[in-house]
Amino acid sequence: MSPRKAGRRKAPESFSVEKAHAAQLAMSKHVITEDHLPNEIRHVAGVDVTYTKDQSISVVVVLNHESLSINEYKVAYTKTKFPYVPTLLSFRELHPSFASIKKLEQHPDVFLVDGQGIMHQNRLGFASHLGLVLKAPTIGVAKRPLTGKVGEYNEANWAPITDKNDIIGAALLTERSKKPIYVSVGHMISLKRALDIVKHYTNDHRIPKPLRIAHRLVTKERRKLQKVE
DNA sequence: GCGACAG
DNA sequence: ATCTTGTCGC
Repeated sequence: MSPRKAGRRKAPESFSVEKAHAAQLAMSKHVITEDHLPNEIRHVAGVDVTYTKDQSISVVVVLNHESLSINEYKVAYTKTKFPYVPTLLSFRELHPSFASIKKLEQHPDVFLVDGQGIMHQNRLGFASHLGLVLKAPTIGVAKRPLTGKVGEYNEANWAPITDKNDIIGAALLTERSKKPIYVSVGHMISLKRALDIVKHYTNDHRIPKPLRIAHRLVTKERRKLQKVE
């Protein structure tokens, strides 16, 4: 079976959705859902990707955890090699993201990623897949749910999301927004810690600051590119 | 079997 | 996600 048409690129002929799903399930066994990061966080990154006709543009921005100011950011342009297929987002966004991240001069303590972590049918959303590749802590932050059942909201304004008796993430209600954001463990972090970090960057907004900045920069880069095309 | 489905 | 103007709300 071939992936449904999406985006400009076609998946390679040799590609199979079934094999990709099996690979996700195998890789998910290596995901660590406990804290393997410093107690004192200094730098947090945000990663985002945007697309033109046939190019992917990725931005990674690193914020100072204390001051919330931008420490450094990098941009990478790569050729788009894979279409968007629901449940297979990482196959599209991993390479462009990796390209920008490897340009960083510092190693952030944790990466906020635009998409799901283990809140995924095969427990391997983009954030988890990226974490495994980087061997670094990652957190999935999605604007819409992908799978799981939303439970009751608690005092801290988040509701657990479960699937087959597993807590796979949380719907987090922020200050002035009716719509929750969907937070899940990417890699090398606990859900509790992931929520604390996301909340730290969510003051007054729905989307945490590292991702807002990354999205703003990536859009700016795309506009620049499209002007000369 | 059918539909829904992160970005 | 992207293509797009005005417009409603804080």
